[in-house]
Amino acid sequence: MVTLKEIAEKCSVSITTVSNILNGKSNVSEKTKARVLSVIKETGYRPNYMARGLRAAKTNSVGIIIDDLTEFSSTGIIDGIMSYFEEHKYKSILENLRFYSKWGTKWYHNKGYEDSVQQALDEFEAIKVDGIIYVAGHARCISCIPENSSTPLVISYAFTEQPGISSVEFDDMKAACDMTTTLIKSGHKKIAVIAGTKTNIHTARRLEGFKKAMQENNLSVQEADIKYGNWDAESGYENAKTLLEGSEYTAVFCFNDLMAAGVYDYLYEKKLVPGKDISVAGFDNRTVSRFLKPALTTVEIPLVEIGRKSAELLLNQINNPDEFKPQQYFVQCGIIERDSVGCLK
Amino acid sequence: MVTLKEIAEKCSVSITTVSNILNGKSNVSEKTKARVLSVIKETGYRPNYMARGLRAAKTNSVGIIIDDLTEFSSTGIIDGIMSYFEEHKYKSILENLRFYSKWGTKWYHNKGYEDSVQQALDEFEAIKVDGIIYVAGHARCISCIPENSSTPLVISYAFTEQPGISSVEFDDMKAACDMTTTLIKSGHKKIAVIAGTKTNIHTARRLEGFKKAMQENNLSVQEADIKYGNWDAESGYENAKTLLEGSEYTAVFCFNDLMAAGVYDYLYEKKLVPGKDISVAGFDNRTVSRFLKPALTTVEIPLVEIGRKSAELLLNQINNPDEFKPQQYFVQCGIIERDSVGCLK
DNA sequence: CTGAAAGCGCTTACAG
DNA sequence: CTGAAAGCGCTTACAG
Repeated sequence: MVTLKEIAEKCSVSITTVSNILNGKSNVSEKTKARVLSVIKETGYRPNYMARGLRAAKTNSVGIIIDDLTEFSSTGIIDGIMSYFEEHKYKSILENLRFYSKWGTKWYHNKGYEDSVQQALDEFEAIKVDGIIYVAGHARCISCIPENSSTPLVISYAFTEQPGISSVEFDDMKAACDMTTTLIKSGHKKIAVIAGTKTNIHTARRLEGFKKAMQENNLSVQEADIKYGNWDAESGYENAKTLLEGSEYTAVFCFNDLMAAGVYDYLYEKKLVPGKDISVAGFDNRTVSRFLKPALTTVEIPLVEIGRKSAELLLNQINNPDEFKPQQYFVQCGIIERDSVGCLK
Repeated sequence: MVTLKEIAEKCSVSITTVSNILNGKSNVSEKTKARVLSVIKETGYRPNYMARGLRAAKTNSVGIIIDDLTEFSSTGIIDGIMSYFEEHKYKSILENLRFYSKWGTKWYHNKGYEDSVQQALDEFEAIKVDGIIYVAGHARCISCIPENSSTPLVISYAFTEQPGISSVEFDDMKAACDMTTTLIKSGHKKIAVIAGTKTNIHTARRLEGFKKAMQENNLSVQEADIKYGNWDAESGYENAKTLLEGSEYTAVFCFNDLMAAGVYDYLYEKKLVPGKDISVAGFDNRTVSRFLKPALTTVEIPLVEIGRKSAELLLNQINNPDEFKPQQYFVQCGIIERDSVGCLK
């Protein structure tokens, strides 16, 4: 690996001068600048980010902490974050906590959780990243960010009640409301919902959106219309069984595509066809939704945009600390209309 | 952030002594060791990996370079790598090259490609990782690893002809042979294949496996039996159209699940049912395969195992450099039999 | 058993 | 315009 010192020797200048040139300081003669730059080019020199971080005030690098890389939402968000920072000449460093892999779905009750987060935070502080993005695996209130940190931090795909921290999420409530309205506009009045787990924040928000749309259209909703699943296909299947057997529902709104796929499984068994005998809507727009037969009408979550917005908020905070005001930002989802919702009119 | 110096002062010892204790050197009295350890605990001190890397010979950290995080194979492999290293008390650092996102599928012809790899390699060398794993986005011959590097490196999901570098891949050939044999055992004799892109190594290997199985069973294969797609559902659909229209084929082997889903699209349109009117087999075992109707019989790629094996090979090389012999390792795939292959007997 | 000193690759006042 | 020196947080001979 070629170092500052080596290229300084090759050019017969001090390493200070080389460093100044590399950092775009204006106090260097054009002549030596040109000479040094050419040597840098021909040797293929690249600065050592970590050494730089040990000393410098600004490193042009950001840290990304992620609950678990294997969550379906993770790669899209990360790609958004990284693309934004790449465009702005920032380097991003990723720390994967592997919470779901290690502890299943109940990890945030686990004792090791806050420790792991703290450790990741410390490491980023050690190399003096200019900012940090915490990418959650699902919406929740994050409360383990140390208050005394001076490094700007934004939370992506979750939120916090701690002051001074921005977050960006997508608008579950509006999305569920829009989807419900779509159903209603197609003539559906008796709509069942297969929600997510009962205490989940996505579940609560989507339920709120569902009820809002129903109410706006003077449609009543009973507690019996709502069943709680656990996000997987099996629970979609089971809930469809208890919910749909001999019922009057003309549509069922599933709070994710996997549970909708489970409903398809049930209907397939009963020789019922989605969109004809009963309409079904999903949420997430996962790959599978396009391949279900008929293709599933669902909600698209703009993951890349969530990532890019998070990066944008962080960069603004880094560059304009004085004007900084924390905000809880919501990006809007789109409805993808495919063939699983039939028109009753 | 609390540093070595601070805890040294708190204990009235030198930072050398603290460092020795932290690194498990045996030349420290039990008494001061106990005292220092308790202070370390109560202050929540954590070593600065980057500063350590600047100076130390061994850092207990490894670097992972990945072509593109958004490839379907990436997260499984990475999770395997990280789980293995976590168990062995190694820290892993991830560098995402974003090649597909940046340059589409033709990126390895791109001028920036080797530069980016070199830069990632340099950065890892700079922080003195003990080893590096290069995770490719698809099988190919990687030839841009500098020969003179002293850092052990293994290639995951691809291979190289450069001497002294181990690689781990999965056995495309055997998997395709097994799947073809499964088809034949169910009584299929006229089998079409929708392969991947023509120059792709996965395509070549799977074709070889297919032909081998056919030959072993005295079944002939014509060039017309094989069509080349480009891995997406649309190309599966288009090829099904030209291949299956009025043909005698009783089964079609698609070289990935997405193309198989495209074949389903075609059959659905023609009111033909997979596994009954015509059998179809896939490859990859992506999420979608389980939700197709009927569920798709396919090949499972053990991604996590590929990751773990890569990590194991690397760790062996790090710990026993003298006994090291590079190897080209292949992990075996499994056949997932579902309902898309009918029995003709 | 303990610690002073040099050094990893860089940046940053500061002096000239 | 240029460079000597101190320092970031650590490890590692080496001397005592």
